[in-house]
Amino acid sequence: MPLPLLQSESTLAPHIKHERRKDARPGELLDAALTLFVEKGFAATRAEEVAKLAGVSKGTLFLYFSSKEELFKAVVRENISGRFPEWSAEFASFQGSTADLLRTCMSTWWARLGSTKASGISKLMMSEARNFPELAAFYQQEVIQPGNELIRRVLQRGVDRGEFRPMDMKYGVYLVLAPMLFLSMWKHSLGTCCAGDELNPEDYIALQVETLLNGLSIAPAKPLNTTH
Amino acid sequence: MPLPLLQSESTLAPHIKHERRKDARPGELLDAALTLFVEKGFAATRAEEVAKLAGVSKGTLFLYFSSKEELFKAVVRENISGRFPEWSAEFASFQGSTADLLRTCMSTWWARLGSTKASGISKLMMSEARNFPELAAFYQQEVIQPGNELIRRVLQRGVDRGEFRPMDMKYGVYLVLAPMLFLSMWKHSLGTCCAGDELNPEDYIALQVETLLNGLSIAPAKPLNTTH
Amino acid sequence: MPLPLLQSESTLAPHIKHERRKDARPGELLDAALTLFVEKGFAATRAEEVAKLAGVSKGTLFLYFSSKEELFKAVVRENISGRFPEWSAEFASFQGSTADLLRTCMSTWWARLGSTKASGISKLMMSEARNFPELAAFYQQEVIQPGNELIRRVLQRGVDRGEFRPMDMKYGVYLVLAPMLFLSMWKHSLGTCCAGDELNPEDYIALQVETLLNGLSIAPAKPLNTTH
Amino acid sequence: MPLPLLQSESTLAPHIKHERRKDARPGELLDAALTLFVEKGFAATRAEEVAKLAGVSKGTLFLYFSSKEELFKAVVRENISGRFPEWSAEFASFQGSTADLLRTCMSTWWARLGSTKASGISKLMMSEARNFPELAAFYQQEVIQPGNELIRRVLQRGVDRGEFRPMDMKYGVYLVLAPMLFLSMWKHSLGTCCAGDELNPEDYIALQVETLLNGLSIAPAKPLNTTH
DNA sequence: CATGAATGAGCTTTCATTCAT
DNA sequence: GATGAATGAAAGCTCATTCAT
Repeated sequence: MPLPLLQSESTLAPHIKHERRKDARPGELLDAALTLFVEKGFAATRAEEVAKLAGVSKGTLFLYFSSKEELFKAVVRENISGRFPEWSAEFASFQGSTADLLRTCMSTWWARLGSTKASGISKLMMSEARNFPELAAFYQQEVIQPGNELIRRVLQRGVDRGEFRPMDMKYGVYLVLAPMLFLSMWKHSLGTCCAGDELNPEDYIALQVETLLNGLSIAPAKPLNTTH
Repeated sequence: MPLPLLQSESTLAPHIKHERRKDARPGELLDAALTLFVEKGFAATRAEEVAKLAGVSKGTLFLYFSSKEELFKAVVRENISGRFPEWSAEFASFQGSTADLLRTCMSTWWARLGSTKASGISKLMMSEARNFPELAAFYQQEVIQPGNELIRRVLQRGVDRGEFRPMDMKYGVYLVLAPMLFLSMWKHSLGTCCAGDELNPEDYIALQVETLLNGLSIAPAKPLNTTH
Repeated sequence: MPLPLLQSESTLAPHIKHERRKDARPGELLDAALTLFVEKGFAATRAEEVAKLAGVSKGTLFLYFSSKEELFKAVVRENISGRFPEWSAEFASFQGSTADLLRTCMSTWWARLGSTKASGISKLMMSEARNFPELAAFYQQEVIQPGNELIRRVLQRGVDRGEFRPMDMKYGVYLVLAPMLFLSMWKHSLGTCCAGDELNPEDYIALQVETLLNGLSIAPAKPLNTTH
Repeated sequence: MPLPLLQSESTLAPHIKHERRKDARPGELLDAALTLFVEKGFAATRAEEVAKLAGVSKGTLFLYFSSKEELFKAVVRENISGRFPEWSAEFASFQGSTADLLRTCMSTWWARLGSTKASGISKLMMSEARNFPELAAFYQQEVIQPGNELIRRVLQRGVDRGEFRPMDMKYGVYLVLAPMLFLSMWKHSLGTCCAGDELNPEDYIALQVETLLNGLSIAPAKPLNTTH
C-alpha cells in the first residue's frame, strides 16, 4: 500500500476522492434497493439480491449500511429529494385558470412521479410506516407536509379567485391527494396481480380531476336533491 | 382484584386446562388474527403469537385453520366478504335519492368497517399483495370484485335516474373507492405516527362525499373555465 | 338394551364378555396397524390413521398400546404365528423327490405368505430392526431360526438322498431364503414405485427355483470352465 | 495433552472459526450423511446431525445441498452410480470365461461396495422408497436400471458364448441381484442384532455364486428328477 | 476496501401423546 | 371405557449478519 501524498490530499480535498467512491457505492446500492423494495416489498427483498443488482457482494452492502432497515431508511431519504421548490415555483408563476392549474398539477405529478419508480416509495412508506415510526416521522416532515402545503396553495388560489367554493383546507388537500396516492398504492400492489381489469392511469386521472373540478366549482344551478 | 368466591369458582371452573370450547375457538382465533395482522402485517405476525393472544397453543391454531394463509382468508371472510349480501340488500331497497344513497353508503362503510379494526385488512392487502399472490387473488375475487359491483350499482342507479352524469363505470367506482381506501390506509399507516395533524374521519368523509356528489351532479350552471 | 341374564353371565365366564371387547379392540387395531405399516411404513403411518381404520378414536389406541412403538411390537408378535409346525409336518410327510419338495416349498410360501399382507412383516422387520433391537432379537428367535431350520431340513433331505450336492448348511439355507426375502422386500418397496418393469412373482420364483435346483444337482456333465 | 508448539500453531491454524474450506465441505458432508443415513435411516436423520458430524452448522449444509433429498441424491451419486462407468469398462474388457467374469463381478461388488458403508444405501432405499417416491424414482433411474443393465450384459455374454443356458433376462438379472441385495439388507438390519450366528460374507457369496454358476451351466448330464 | 463462507435464530407445520369429560 | 380437543417438541429450511481472509 503506497503512502498517500499527505499534503496535496489534505490541501485539495482531503475527502473528495475517497468520498466519491464511498458515495458512489451507496448510490448504486440505493438504486438497487429502491428498485427491489418497490418491486417485491421490504421483507421479501433479500439483502443478497440488492447487492447482486448493485454489482457488489453481500458483505459490501453491510459495509455501507449497518442493517437492512438502515438501507431502507436511506432509500427513503435519498428519494424524497427537493423537487418541491421547483414545483412550487412552476405553480406560482402559472397564468391560467386554477382549474387548469389543477389539471396541470395532476398530470405533472403523474408524468414526473406517479408513473416512475419513485411512486413506489409512497407505497413503501404506507406499508412499512408502522414498523419504522422514526422513518414515518421523517417522511411526514420531509414529504407530506411540504406536499400538502403545495396543494393547499393551489386550492387557495382557486378559492381566492372565486373559482372554487370555499372549503376547510385541512381536508381539502385530501381531495387531490387521495386519488393520486390511491393510484400509487394500487399500481404497486393489487394492481399487479389482478390482470384483466387493468386500470389506465390517464383515464383514471382524467375522470378524477374533472369530477373534482366539477365538485369544487361554485354553486351549480340546481343542487343535488336531498331527501331530508 | 376482588377475592374470588372460592365456592362458585370451583363450581364454575374446574376445567382449567383442557377447556373444551370447540365452538368458541375459531372466533377467538379470528379475532386475535385480525388484531395482529392489522397491527404487524401478515408476514410479520407469527402463528404462535396469534395462538397465544387467543389463549391457546400453537398446535391448536392449526387444528382449526390448515395454514396461516387459510387463517387470513377466514379473517377476510368473517370481516368483509360475509357482509356484502347484507349491504347489497340494504342498498337495493333504499328509497331516497341516489345522492342520499351514496351518503348512506359512505357513512355506513365508515360506521361498520372503516372505523373498525377490519379496515386494517385493506391496508394489509395493499401492503402484502405482492408477496402473497394467492391471497391477492383471493381478495380480488372475494372482496374487490363484489365491492366494486356494489358501488357500480349505486352509481348506475344515479345515472339511470338522471341524477348523476353518465360516466365510464370502470373508472367511476374509483371516485367512491379511492377516498375510502385512502382513509383506511392512512389510518393504519402514516396516520398512526404523525400525531398533531389528526384527521377527523367524519369531516374527511363529509367533504369527500359532498364534493363528489357535486362533481357527479348533472351540468352545473356555469362550467369551470378552461383556458385552452 | 335388554337386561342381560345376570346369572348365566356371572356363572359361565365372569369376564368373557368384557374381555372379549377388551380383546377384540386390540385385534382390530393390530389388523389396521399391520395393513398401514406395510403399506406406508412405520414412520409414515399416523396413529390417527390406524385408529380410524380400526374404527376407534385416537385416544382409544393409546388405551391399549402405550405408544406407537409398542403397537409396532405387538403387530409383529401377533403375526409371526405358529405356522411352522404345520409346514414342518407337511414337508416331513412329503413323498416325492426333494426337487419337487423344494418347488412345493417355494410355491407354498408364495401362496400362503409371500403374496399376502403378511409378507410385509419381513420388510417391516428389515426396515426397522435397527431401531427395535429387542424386537429384532425376538423375531430372530421366533421366526428366523425356526424358518431356517425348516429349510435346512429340506436341503438335508436332498443331500441325504443323494439328490443334492453336499453343502455347508449354514450358508445353504440362504440359497432358498435370499430369493424369497428379496422378493418380499421388493414387492413392498421399490417394486411399488417403478412401474413399467413389473416383476411377475410366479415367473421370478420359477426361474429362481429351477436355477437353484440345477445348481444344487450333483455333478453336471461338463463343469463350467475356470480360467485359472 | 502435549504442549503445542506455539509457533507452528500460530502459523498453521490461525483460522479457527471461519475456516474457509469450500472445496472440502461437500465431501465431508457427504461422508457424514452416508454414515448417518445408513445408521438411522433417511427420515430419522436430522439435517442438523449431519452438519454437526461434518463439523459445520446447519446453515452450511444447505449452502451446498439445497435440500435433504438433494443431499441424499448426492450421496448416491458419489457412492454408487458414479462408479458404474468404471465397472462397465472393466467387465467389457474382461478376457476369461463368463463364469470367471461373474465370480469377479460378485467379489468386486463385495470388495468395493458390499463391504463398505455404501451398501447401506440399498437397505435405505428398500426401507424408505415408499415414503420418498421422488428418491425412489431417482434411485431406480440412477442405480437400478444401469445396475441391471450391467448384470444383463454379463449374463448375455455367457449365453452368447454358449456358456450359460438361455434365459429370460428380465428375471435372470435377479439371480445375481437377489443374493447381493439380500446380503446388504441383512448386514444392515437383522444381521446387526443377532450376534452368534454371524454370516461370513465371503463364504456366503462363494456358495451363492458357485451354485448359481452350476445352475446356469448348460444341460447337466442327468437332470434332476421330477416326480410328475 | 471487498469478499463470500459460515452462522444460528427464527419460522411454519406435523403429530404422538395426554387428559378432562 | 371411549373420546377428541389440546399440547408442544421437533424438523426442514431461510436469510440477515459476521468476520477471516
